[in-house]
Amino acid sequence: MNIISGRKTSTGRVSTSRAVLEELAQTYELPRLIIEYRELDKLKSVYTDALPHQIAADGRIHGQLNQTVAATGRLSSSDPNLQNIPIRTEQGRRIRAAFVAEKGNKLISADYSQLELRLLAHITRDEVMLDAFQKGDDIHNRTARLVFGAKTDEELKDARRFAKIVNFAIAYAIEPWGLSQRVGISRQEARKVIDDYYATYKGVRRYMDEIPVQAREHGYVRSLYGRIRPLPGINDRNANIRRAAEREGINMPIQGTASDIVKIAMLHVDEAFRREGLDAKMLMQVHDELLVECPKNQAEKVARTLKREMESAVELDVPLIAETGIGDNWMDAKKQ
DNA sequence: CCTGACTCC
DNA sequence: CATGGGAGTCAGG
Repeated sequence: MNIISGRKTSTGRVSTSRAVLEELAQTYELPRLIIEYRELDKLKSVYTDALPHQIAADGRIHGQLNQTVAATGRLSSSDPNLQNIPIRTEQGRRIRAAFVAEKGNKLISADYSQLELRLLAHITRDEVMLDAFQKGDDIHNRTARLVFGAKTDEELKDARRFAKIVNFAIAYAIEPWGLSQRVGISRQEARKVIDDYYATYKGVRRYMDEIPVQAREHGYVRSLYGRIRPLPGINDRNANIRRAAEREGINMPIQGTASDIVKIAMLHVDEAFRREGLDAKMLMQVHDELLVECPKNQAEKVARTLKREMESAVELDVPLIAETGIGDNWMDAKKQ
């Protein structure tokens, strides 16, 4: 029996990636233990060991937010990176809970609900997706019904998880191989899922076809508010480089417009805090989330201001929704 | 200094 | 031949 997966890294070595170990874990015990060890090792080295050394004399961590790093217009965060604080696992969440408000203060987290999928609907003008968001429907349930034919509540519950992955993946031009890897189905099944998806969301398919054409013509793509991303590889003689540039071109208007909107919202939020005499400070931006600190007695009002300014930052063919939470630490501020 | 792995959106 | 996009940090070589 072949114990070692045949998959190789770019340097020709045997891969021990999470995906490979997951597959081996179905047959052997050791790979599962290695996965668990790596998870804890990562949390310890990157966060538990390193972050305390970054605390300044005022008891706070003052990282950098970089404006000219990401090609799409997103901010990036470094020294330390505060945009990748754990949240997915229980032990990870304990690290996030270590970010606390000053005594007498609260943390308010506000994040856009499905910002990029809403922008996919707006930018592609896909009628079915626009209709879902305009009616306030759950987009993943709609995909579960229309693409996977889920009817009963039971079917819907199962199909929604799958639909959610598919909504995000196909929106950025994943290929059958990638989808099959991601959700553990065959390439043939993945191909059918993608075909069915495009048959439902015809506007999305049209966008996927049109973007590469205009990218080849101009050599760049733009976000809704004019941010330009050059795509030097779009006419390369190497097809792999060309296809990579096409996917970057498909993704940029979505991700780039999201980053435009969050930046506009940040300006409006700052102005509103001033106007309303609120003693609130923006601490962090995490792509679709703003983290704010303010005195306890202003927290409810700050949360309402955040929500209002984020939702009205721009006017689109779909509503923008922001959800807020208040807590003594970053974890609790997000949970509510 | 690069690679692979892992964290986040 | 490679196979959704965007980042930063770490250990190990």
